[in-house]
Amino acid sequence: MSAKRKILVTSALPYANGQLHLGHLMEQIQTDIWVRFQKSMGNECMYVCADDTHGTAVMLRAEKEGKTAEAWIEQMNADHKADSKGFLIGHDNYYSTHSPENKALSELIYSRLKENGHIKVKTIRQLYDPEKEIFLADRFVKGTCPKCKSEDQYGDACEVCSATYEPNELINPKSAYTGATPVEKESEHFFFDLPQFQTMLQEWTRSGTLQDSVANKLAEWLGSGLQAWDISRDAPYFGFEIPGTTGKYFYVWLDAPIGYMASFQNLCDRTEGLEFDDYWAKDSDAELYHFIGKDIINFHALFWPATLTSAGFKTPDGVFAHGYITVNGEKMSKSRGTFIMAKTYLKHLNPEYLRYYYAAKLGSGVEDIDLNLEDFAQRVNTDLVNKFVNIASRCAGFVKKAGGTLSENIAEPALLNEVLAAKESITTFYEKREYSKAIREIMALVDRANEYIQAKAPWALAKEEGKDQEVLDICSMGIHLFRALTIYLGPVLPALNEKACQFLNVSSLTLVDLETTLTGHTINKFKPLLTRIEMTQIEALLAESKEDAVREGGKKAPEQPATKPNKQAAKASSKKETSSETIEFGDFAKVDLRIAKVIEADHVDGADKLLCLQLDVGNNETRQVFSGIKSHYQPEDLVGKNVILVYNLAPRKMRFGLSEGMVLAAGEGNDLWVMEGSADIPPGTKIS
RNA sequence: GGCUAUAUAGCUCAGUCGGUUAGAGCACAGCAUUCAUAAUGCUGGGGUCGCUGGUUCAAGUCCAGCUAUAGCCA
Repeated sequence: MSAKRKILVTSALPYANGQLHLGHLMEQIQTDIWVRFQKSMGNECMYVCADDTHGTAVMLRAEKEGKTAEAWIEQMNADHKADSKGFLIGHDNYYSTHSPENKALSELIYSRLKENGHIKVKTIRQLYDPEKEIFLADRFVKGTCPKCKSEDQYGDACEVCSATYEPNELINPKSAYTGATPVEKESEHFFFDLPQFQTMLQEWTRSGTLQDSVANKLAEWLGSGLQAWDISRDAPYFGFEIPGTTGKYFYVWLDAPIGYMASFQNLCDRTEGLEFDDYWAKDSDAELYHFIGKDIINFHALFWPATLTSAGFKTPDGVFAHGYITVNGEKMSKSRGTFIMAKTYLKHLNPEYLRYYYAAKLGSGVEDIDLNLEDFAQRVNTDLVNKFVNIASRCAGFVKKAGGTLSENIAEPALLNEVLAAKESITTFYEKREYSKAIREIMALVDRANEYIQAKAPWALAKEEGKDQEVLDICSMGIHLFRALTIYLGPVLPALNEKACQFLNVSSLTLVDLETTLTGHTINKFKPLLTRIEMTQIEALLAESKEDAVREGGKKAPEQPATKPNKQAAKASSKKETSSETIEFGDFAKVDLRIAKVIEADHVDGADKLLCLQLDVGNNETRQVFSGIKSHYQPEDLVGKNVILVYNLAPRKMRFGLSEGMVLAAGEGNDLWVMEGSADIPPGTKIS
């Protein structure tokens, strides 16, 4: 393995209809650590990525924002790039699937599939929205479930009884765009003839390219027989038109993975000596790896290798799937503030904290990993600041006093050798993507270093006559250990690695540099390399994420599926309800509930929890209400919204003024939502 | 509904081919120390290994069923 390997690595292309969040970042960080590790080992390793820009969702999102699709994806691209950079992701190229290179490659690949007899044409019947003149994907048809009669279900499956069906089986189907009743319409579609690759895929999926559990999963489809893959969509569609057709476009999932090639092509075109064919030719000896989420395995482990095979390119040497991220043990939640955007995180915390924490938990498997925020703060502070950086911090002062030059002696060769000998297993762990095991081993060595310094107690020797050399020897030893450990952590903590270069007065700290030791080397003044996380920073991050969610909430994309969390919520609330006493209708009728429009909202001087709302309640009447929602809403979040008011609640005199009614909200404690009425209901309308 | 994972200390996770008394880090408690960003070192308490049954001389580990969680069903 002494020869330089040539490696091309990708992470999944973020979709251009939203901002990057901590989930995207986990994948990019996982990939980046692996790439930086390869580079540190001296291999030639390229990391390319891009935005996935095509498809109906992007088209509609742009429309909603009042922009052209091109303008919208350009903005997203800039945002995504900035976020990745903020997390120290070292993309060699970050491109776009809406590029001339991708168009050319998609057309080339399609033409080869066609020549090879792998494209079939079939006429299919599909639901169509006659008002918007667009074919409707399953998710864009809603109606009543044919099995359990639950209303408002998507066209592919019922979320209540989990039945699956075709959209035209729905009772009373409606288009999600316009509410129009869809009609069935015929259309010619192009299919990639996947069944022809049955044998090829059976071998490929078992050839060591996939994790075992992933290969097992795919064996299901392979065993039950593959189906042809629909690769075309009808206009209107944002994408590439299929050559030789009018109004037929490549399905976004056809050109998305080709975007890996396009991004690399673009990099080659402006990099001396980098040749596309060296990496993608069928007989290339370069290695190709894709890091992806477990949700898109079939696109990367079935369609993609089959497509590449037909088109005469090399297939990936590895497709590495990872799990999802949860925060505090639960799915990221907008209302809890745990749906954290990359840019919001960066406003409050150092990216290397997250890189380290992810590394400390990531293995090679597809299990989800949890970001427990308290554990995160403790772990990062203890491991990195208290233990690791501390090694340099506690030795640097003594070295400086002795003149700033490290000793010519190595005080404890056995210990240094032990740390250097760990290179083999640590690099093996990195190579196998067992980062958590690598970190565990590195931290054990960090402990060894602190134990050593503690046992030698140079501060005590420094007070004795004639022990100066011994003190320098011990502390130089500490610096040697620190240097090796910094190198081991380099793929995870690139910015710290750079700062350490400055401190140690060296040009690089890579795994290759581990072959030398800095005896007799002059180092620079030590400056703190990393500060601790304060819980207040995390609280601020959560608070801002909550605001992000409220802001986003107003213009949420229509296709956001409301799935299991809602089911859970429904379960929980029904439990609570059954424990309440029943009331008679007359009791309920006593409560006069009305729609009220918030015309003004203000903070209340001297009140911790209250906001003062001025409400339009119809008939030119205005009511003032104090509401204890300050910790969850900003005044500007509420203005213009229709809320629900208890109109006949007896007015109550408060220290700050008279409160004339009460605004309804759901939840309590940390989770609270003001109940809203649809914006088109006139203020004053009674609710019954 | 079918399938794939996961379930071990308060928290986050290891646990190989079944093999002695189930481990680590964090958190917590006590002691030592004061070079270091209030950092470090030593010692300690803390577990019905999700539940039920089975195979075995022996089960956290293998098998079956169940429960919970996450995901997939193109």
